[in-house]
Amino acid sequence: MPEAELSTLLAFFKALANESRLRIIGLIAERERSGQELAAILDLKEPTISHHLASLKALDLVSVRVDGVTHWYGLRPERLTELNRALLETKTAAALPGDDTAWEDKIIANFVSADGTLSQIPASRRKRWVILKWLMAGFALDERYGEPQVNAILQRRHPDSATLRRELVGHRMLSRESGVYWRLPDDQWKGFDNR
Amino acid sequence: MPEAELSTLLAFFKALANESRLRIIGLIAERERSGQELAAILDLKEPTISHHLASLKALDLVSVRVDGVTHWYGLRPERLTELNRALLETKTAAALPGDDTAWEDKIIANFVSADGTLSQIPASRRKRWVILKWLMAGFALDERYGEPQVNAILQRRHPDSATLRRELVGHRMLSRESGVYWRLPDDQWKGFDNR
DNA sequence: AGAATATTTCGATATTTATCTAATTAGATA
DNA sequence: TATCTAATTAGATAAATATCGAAATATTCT
Repeated sequence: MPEAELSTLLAFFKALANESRLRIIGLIAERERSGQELAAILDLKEPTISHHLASLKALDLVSVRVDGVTHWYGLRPERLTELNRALLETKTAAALPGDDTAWEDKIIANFVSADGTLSQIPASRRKRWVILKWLMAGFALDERYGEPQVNAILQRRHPDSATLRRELVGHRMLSRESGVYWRLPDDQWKGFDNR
Repeated sequence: MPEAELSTLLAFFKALANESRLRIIGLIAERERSGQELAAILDLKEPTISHHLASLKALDLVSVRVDGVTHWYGLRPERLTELNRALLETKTAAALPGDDTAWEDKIIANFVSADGTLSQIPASRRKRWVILKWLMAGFALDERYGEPQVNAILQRRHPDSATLRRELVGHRMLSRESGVYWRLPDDQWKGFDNR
């Protein structure tokens, strides 16, 4: 859901999420009504009606026709049509691309201290997966590493390099053959289903 | 707007009138999400997410798939379709018939005391019109009244029968010819535009 | 000009509700 | 069985808002 539309939708829903305002809409949809009339029918005081009408007017949901000292309020049904359209769009194309990284950033922020070391290795599978992905930044593509090199790189982040190394291999981020390690292509694990 | 649908619509709007819930909907519309994930992305604690999901679940807006200890929440877009439909109906056929009398009853209750007399004659045109209509209940159709009779009937309601009598004639509810009064047909004034 | 009427604005209050922490439940794993 | 993780429930607090009375504004009527 595009950011711009979220606040618009939210404003609409907030305006409609009130019984008094919903009833007002029903009444002025039927025909024009005065504030007095609405107050009497809904059993509310005039200032309250005025307050509600102000919210609805802010969204252009009502029209006002002034006749002498009386204001006649009517519904702008076309505004509801627009709301319908926006709602439909939300439903069909509700994609909010790119926001996934926010979650991962959050995890990383939670587990990585200010000095760049891991405060702990996440126990939860999904969180651990995020951290392992983050650790892979220390390894270049098309580079060969000996086990001592791998341990050195990982120890910059956490003393238990052996566990991390095993995890990376287990998640098919690093590969190993006869004592030599190398980074596997991103597409094997970057977008991997973390469930 | 039919009474039954009002509460349903209201419940929907209330559920959607919150930024966190709206964002949750956007996220689970994209793909299934766990509570942990939602909490991290939205920067909210898990109980808060749980609270919001409960509101959405109450309206059948979300599906839950349990996998081990993790719950995966998804959107039921068909529920939004139904909301769309309801909204559309509200817009097109927003008629709420019969509720007008509520307003008039209110006016009458305000001006008529427990003993059936008028506490005062409304100064506002529209309210006065309501009271005059109410006064006409004292006059039969196809009956002729002399001025003393008219005054007697009106004095049951208010001492100033002369004013009331003149008003009734002025509003074409009563007619008068050479000292004789009679009730005019309802359709001349019952639904008369009271503006 | 002065009185009456409908509406709006202002300030106060009470209700609703979003959010949190702490505690509980339930499944998975060791 | 004991521990861990994810989710929920319960209770408390803080923020948002629905409503009201009083006062201000604008317009009509006398």
